[in-house]
Amino acid sequence: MENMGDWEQRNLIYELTQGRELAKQLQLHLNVPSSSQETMESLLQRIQGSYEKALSILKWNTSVAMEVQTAGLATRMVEAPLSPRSGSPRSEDSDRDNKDPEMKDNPKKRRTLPTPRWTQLVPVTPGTPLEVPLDDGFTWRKYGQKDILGAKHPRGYYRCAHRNAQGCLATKQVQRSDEDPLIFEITYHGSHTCTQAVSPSQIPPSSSQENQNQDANLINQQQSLNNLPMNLQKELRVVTEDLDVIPQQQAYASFPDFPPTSNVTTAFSSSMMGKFSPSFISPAESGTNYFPMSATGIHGVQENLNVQSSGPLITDTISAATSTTNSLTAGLGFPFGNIEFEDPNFTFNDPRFFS
DNA sequence: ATTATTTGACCACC
DNA sequence: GGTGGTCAAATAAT
Repeated sequence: MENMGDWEQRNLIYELTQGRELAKQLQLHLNVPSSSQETMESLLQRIQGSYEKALSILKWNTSVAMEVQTAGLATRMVEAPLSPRSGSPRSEDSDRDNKDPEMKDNPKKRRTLPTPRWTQLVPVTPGTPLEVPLDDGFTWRKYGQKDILGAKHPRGYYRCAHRNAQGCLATKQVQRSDEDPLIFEITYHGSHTCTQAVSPSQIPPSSSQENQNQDANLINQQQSLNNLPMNLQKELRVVTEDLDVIPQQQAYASFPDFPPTSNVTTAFSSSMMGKFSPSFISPAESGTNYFPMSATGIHGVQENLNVQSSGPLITDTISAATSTTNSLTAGLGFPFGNIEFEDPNFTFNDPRFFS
């Protein structure tokens, strides 16, 4: 839509800049004998990811919709297909609340991007322990569940656990796929503005052992996440194929379908952050990404993604996240931090937005 | 006691 | 009136 908007442009610049910075890091590692192969490969992948994303942005701007150029499951644009609107932000709420009366009267003002919205299909991989839900690095709180017409499974509604404390308006909806019960469609609305949205790289060194582990998790997570959409597509099929074996209960004990819920529920989810998604998908639209993930690790993609450590680490991360661990940050490379708020991530509850 | 989840009710939109 | 999204009281978990 329209030409390269400010947001896209900044995103593009960010990606390119990041690619450059990562390349520098890689160079440094090359000079350090002790650097692990793994680390360098990760860097390399991130670099590639940045360029991929940059290209995606460019492609997006040249062709209207970003179509999936990658084989198989792709990252595909879906014209805001999901729930067109929402109900009611009667109170403070909500991400997409563009229904400010003023908005209606002045559709003009609305030319700005709607709340970022994108969907990920998150398969579950085998061997997932019962109460180890997926974690996307954010802490979520479930606030509702609804049976959806035509859907076999109910849809769960989650909001950022920091909504009250930090006014973070990010929400997500989780729904088990009809066709493949082992796939969850996770739709994110809005971007995190809470501290968890901070990119791992911005996290100050942590002191505790625990935190260090988490940092490691995050880094790995970030790395994998940054690359996932682009690099993973091919692998996904493999991953999904493996899925049919596992009892779903094991995958998501906390999912709506499974009453025996644990407090872990909120943490369940996919692995892609909202922040970063817009990098390859216009935030103005919604997109769908297919994402393999499992609580025990993304076995299916490990080798290819070079995120081996994600397995165990993610598990740790999850347990941490489950119990309201705030130290988890997973901004996953969201580009512009606060700057972003001006644009796509920006939610519509900021007065500045309408004036 | 505190915090998170469940679930029916409520609301806005179509 | 039907539907999807959210609220909030009740309940469960820790």
